[in-house]
Amino acid sequence: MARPRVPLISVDALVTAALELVDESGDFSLPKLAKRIGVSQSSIYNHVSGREEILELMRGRIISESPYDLDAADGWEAALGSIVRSYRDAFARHPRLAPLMVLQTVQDSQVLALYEDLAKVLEQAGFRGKDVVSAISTVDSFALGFALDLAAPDVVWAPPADGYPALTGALAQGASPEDRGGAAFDFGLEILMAGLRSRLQATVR
Amino acid sequence: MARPRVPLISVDALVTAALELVDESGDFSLPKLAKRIGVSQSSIYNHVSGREEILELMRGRIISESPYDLDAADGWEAALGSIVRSYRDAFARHPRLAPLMVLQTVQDSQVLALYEDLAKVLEQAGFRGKDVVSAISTVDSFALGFALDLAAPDVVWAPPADGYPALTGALAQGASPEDRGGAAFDFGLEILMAGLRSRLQATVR
DNA sequence: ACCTGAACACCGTTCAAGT
DNA sequence: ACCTGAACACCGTTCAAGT
Repeated sequence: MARPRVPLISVDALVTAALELVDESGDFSLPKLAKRIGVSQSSIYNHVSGREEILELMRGRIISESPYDLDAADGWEAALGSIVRSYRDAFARHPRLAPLMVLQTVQDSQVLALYEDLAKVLEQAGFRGKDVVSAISTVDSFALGFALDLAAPDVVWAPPADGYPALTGALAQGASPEDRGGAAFDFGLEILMAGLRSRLQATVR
Repeated sequence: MARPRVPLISVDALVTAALELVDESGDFSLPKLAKRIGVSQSSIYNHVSGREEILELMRGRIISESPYDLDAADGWEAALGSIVRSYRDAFARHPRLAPLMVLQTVQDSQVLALYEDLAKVLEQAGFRGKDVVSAISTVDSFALGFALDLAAPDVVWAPPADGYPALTGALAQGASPEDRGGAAFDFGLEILMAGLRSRLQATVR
């Protein structure tokens, strides 16, 4: 076969298949991707510049599959909450993707739009100057860190039975690994909000 | 050459060389590691179980190179601050290591000891039951997220010149990328502390 | 116990050749 | 424009063979 009348590959199909592979195994490779689509490895390069672009396309896909509605949000706290929750939900649906995103610069326009909204909301909240970037970094660190937690819910800390009594005790107190992630996220978001609120009161006054 | 009278490889030398490679290039491979030590690739397996163990040993190395002193800390806030700062400093010295740690479960005893201290400090602060794990997760997400930020200080968000005015404006307000990381960390740590403090007041009362 | 070299099963990317 | 197969330069890990 050479050039078919209708293309065998589409970028969308590529991203879908790659995401399936990541969901199933935590990784993907071009040979496996090609096999899943039923196409040769090298033909992928007719649609995409390489592995990195596929990764970035996956980020855009999951972010756009988890939209947020700022119009429905009343006040900066609700708006910030809905952005961070949507980000978390995106990775909650594809937890094994988060570790792969870490080496990659954000280029996807959907994701940049999310950060743009974040900047607007924080300015609306009252942050000014350098504090805006600092606040974005803080929110971002929090959200990324939690997305990564989701990737390894039951193995983040695996202390041996002896030693580490405080850590072992704390883990025993918690709910199941899945619930733990959810509870910790809500807890963390509350901490984050309270912290930002208190910072605003300190500087505005 | 076969078995030399004195071993050509030590685990310490392995970790040192691997860390140098990561610092220089952001990654390491067994062939390159072997070449740097002047030894054959396969002989590495006489000292270490494989690539994963080397990664875990690197984590232990940098954590132990950035100690914290809890005795000097007065109160839970100072103690928490010194743990989180030491964690951050460890990765600040080897920023390109952080992304590689992300796929890996924590097994190193030095690092588990750090989490054990974290659990103790949070209990000392007044957190109880499930909240202890949630608080650890929150602190951990924050610290990990910032460590990752350090790995790509000037390229985290690279918005094109047009569009994204709020994001672009915020980035322009900030200091240089390096200072930005530092300022954002201090800002974030303050937010984190304030949030935890406010949560304690809400539950204790 | 500790090293070597060869071998194996993987990678990502390029490129000439086909239609 | 879009596909194929071969080729290249890499990986991590195993294993028989040496001392």
